[in-house]
Amino acid sequence: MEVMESYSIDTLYDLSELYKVFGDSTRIRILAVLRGGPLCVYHLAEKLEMEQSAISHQLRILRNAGLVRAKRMGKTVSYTLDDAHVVQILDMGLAHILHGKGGEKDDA
Amino acid sequence: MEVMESYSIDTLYDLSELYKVFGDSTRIRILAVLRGGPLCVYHLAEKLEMEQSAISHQLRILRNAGLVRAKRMGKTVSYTLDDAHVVQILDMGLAHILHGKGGEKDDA
DNA sequence: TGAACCTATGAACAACCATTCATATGAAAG
DNA sequence: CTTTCATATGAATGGTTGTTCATAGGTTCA
Repeated sequence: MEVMESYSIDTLYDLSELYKVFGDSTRIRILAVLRGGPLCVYHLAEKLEMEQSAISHQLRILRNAGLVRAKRMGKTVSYTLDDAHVVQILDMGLAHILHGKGGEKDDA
Repeated sequence: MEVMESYSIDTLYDLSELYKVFGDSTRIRILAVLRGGPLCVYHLAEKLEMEQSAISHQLRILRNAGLVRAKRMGKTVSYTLDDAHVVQILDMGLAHILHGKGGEKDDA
């Protein structure tokens, strides 16, 4: 602390860890799909056209980050967005991308 | 599209790229410091106790993402947060971390 | 012009990560 | 119990990325 204005260095580390989870297109696509309602692993893999194993691995990361929740439904496991924050974070980023800003490539 | 509810796969890719930029503790700390006002590279490196080169490399990434803006001030280069969205995104993530949620480690 | 200072950049290296493949765990049906 | 379907997990691997080191670019002052 002392380094940051109002937040501890640990908090900022946690923050970067959170965004790291959002920083993968597969995971973002999973979240986007789940935004439309709960879905099981099989259907997620189907929609994203990826292997079930890859989806499962990413779902575990999303679970550990507290962004999605798993629930057994017989043979299948249904996944849901964990809370409203997830949607808010997604929308905030989308606002940044879709609206106004978009062409400030300083590029090396 | 067809895969996503309301957003194209390209948009979601861009979204993950945006969050990837936030997904590094050094960059998050830079943004947090800049939130307190403009600062030059030298002072950033000083505050974060990191080498100037490392900071410069990260600043370039932040610049290319449109999150910060550079401005020459004589010998030094002053950096500023580019727009309000950056602060909003930071706060949204902080809300997720600091408030309610915090202990949902499913862990392997 | 030359020295001193500040910043940017390229190359190299180590650490991290997403995917694949193979396989294990768990549930349901026969 | 055995088979089949659905999901999870471990190991291996190719690709990505953050940091360091060395150095180039640019600015000010003498």
